[in-house]
Amino acid sequence: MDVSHLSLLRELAERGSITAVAEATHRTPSAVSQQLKTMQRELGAPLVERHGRGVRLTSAGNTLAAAAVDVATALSTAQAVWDEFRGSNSGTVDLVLFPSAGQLLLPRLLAKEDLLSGIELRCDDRDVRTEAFAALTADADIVVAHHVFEPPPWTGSRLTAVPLLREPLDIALPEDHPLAAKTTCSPRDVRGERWIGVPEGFPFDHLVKQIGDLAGQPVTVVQRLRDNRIIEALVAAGHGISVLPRYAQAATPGSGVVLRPITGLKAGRRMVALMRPDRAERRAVRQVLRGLTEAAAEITAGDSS
Amino acid sequence: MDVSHLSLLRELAERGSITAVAEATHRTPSAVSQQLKTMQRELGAPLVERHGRGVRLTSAGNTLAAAAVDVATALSTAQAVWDEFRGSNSGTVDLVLFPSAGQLLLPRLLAKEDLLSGIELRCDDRDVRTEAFAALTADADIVVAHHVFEPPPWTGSRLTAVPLLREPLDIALPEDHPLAAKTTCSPRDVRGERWIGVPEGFPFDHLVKQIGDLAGQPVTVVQRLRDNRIIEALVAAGHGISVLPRYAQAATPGSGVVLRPITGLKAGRRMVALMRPDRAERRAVRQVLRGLTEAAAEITAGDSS
DNA sequence: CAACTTTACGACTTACGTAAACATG
DNA sequence: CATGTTTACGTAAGTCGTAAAGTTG
Repeated sequence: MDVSHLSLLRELAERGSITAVAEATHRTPSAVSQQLKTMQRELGAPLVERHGRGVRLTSAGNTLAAAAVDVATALSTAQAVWDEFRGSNSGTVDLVLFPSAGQLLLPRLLAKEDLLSGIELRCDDRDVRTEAFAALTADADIVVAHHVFEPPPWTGSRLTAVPLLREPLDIALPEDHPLAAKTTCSPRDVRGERWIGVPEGFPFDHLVKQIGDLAGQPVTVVQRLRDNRIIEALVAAGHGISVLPRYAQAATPGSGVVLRPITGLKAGRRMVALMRPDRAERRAVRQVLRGLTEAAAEITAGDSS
Repeated sequence: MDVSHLSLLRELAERGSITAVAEATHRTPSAVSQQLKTMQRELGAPLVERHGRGVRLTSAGNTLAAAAVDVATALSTAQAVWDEFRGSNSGTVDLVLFPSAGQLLLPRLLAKEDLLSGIELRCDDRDVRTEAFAALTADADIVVAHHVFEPPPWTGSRLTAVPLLREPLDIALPEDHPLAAKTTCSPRDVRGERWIGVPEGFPFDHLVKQIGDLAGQPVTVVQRLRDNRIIEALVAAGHGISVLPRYAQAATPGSGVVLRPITGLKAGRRMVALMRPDRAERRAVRQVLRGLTEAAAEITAGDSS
């Protein structure tokens, strides 16, 4: 039972093709194919089978791939024990965040220089549908994801998930909007409004629909955009109202947009750090993760809505 | 972090010398020494240091060696998952028992041919001091050990210990001894008797001392022997009385020896299967272990003293 | 000097890349 | 025919054993 073979099988299970595994491991498809072959010869049973133009794992292969995760995790723990012993951080950490998490968390994270000393932190921002976050863990060490509804789609996917914070979602209005005079907004208040939404499947999308359901009338979404800055500009210009996260929005005063808490439903999103279990064991990853949780705590400190 | 290096370090931690590791892994000391060197070069810190004629682990080495156990265990689990999937047993199982455990358990174990099919079971019997059982796990897959007092000396040694059975220890008397007329024996009853004991440190030794303590008079041990058959013969011939395990002795009727339960103290020994945690994961090992627990259950069935 | 470890060096094994052939929608 | 996988073959790296040289009680 060879470890490099096991990790190969695991990568294949997660990435689905030999070519993808080869790219991820900086090798040629030829090398991967050969190793798979010797592995099957040693084990005495087929692990992959051809399927269309590519391959897929047999049930035997999937079974072994699951066990391979535990081996990789134990190995990562050993490395972490070693790094802990030496007090040194090993290598780089790839961190992926969705944009407003980056806006909120990154400045505070990067300020913790003592935590990050010796770590090369490579950040990337990605705005994807909720169910697409899990796949990002294949290449990134930490993926900061968010979800509005329970359970999040990565439950049961054998990923390590560390909760960071819950952020209230408010109704965003132009500051001259009649409703801006009120302190809160109910779904009924916003009946008939034109909405600036997000693409289907993005976290806030279903929440806007739910507001329509509670008001007894489907919402009218006139635009669908990802970037909150654009949404904010459209709302300020009176093209519609929207749902925006409270903390991220509070960071941009003078925008011409005001936020009003939604009554009648629990509107909030949760930010979570997602990791492959073996990567979660790395000392450097744990350091960055700790920085993220501390940053999150700083944001929620003094807010309790 | 290379797995073969980790397992090497672990072996060194458990066996104490490069030569011993080389023998256990069927290599030359040269090869082991070279691998240790490259390992330290890769990790960037010394793991072993010279100590007298041999070597010993640094604290860094010991730390890593502990983590290596978990890696080995995860790997064994993966192998077990695979064997389970294929329904086949992989390779051989080395089983070491102390003599009366062999006498009691082995016939019943070997009768379970369905459990053992495909497994090459190599048995060995060893009669050692209680604290020496743990060391036998370095070479055997399963070590059936026994102990009279709590806690057993292998607690805290990171070994997997599976309890098998508790066997009462009785006073062994010649059948024509005056005390044989009674149904039980108290420590006071046997005051002044001559004893056939076991070598110092062997499981029953301390128990005999304790009987003397309770009677208020040190016991006189006239002979110290390991083999219960010899002790039995000496007791039958009137050279003294002794302590013998009930189930093992019940298997040899017509010996001229009778057993009487001891009153006034809990006299019993516990048989335990000891294993390195990684070996305990192997499917074949688990099969044999299951056979042992079943055999033990058969022995205690219908006895409740 | 005996027990143990380390170094130098050559033989063997093995994983990889290149390049070409092989499948398949 | 584009995408993805496999095979043939030469190369480079690494592990091991032999033999000899260090170390230490």
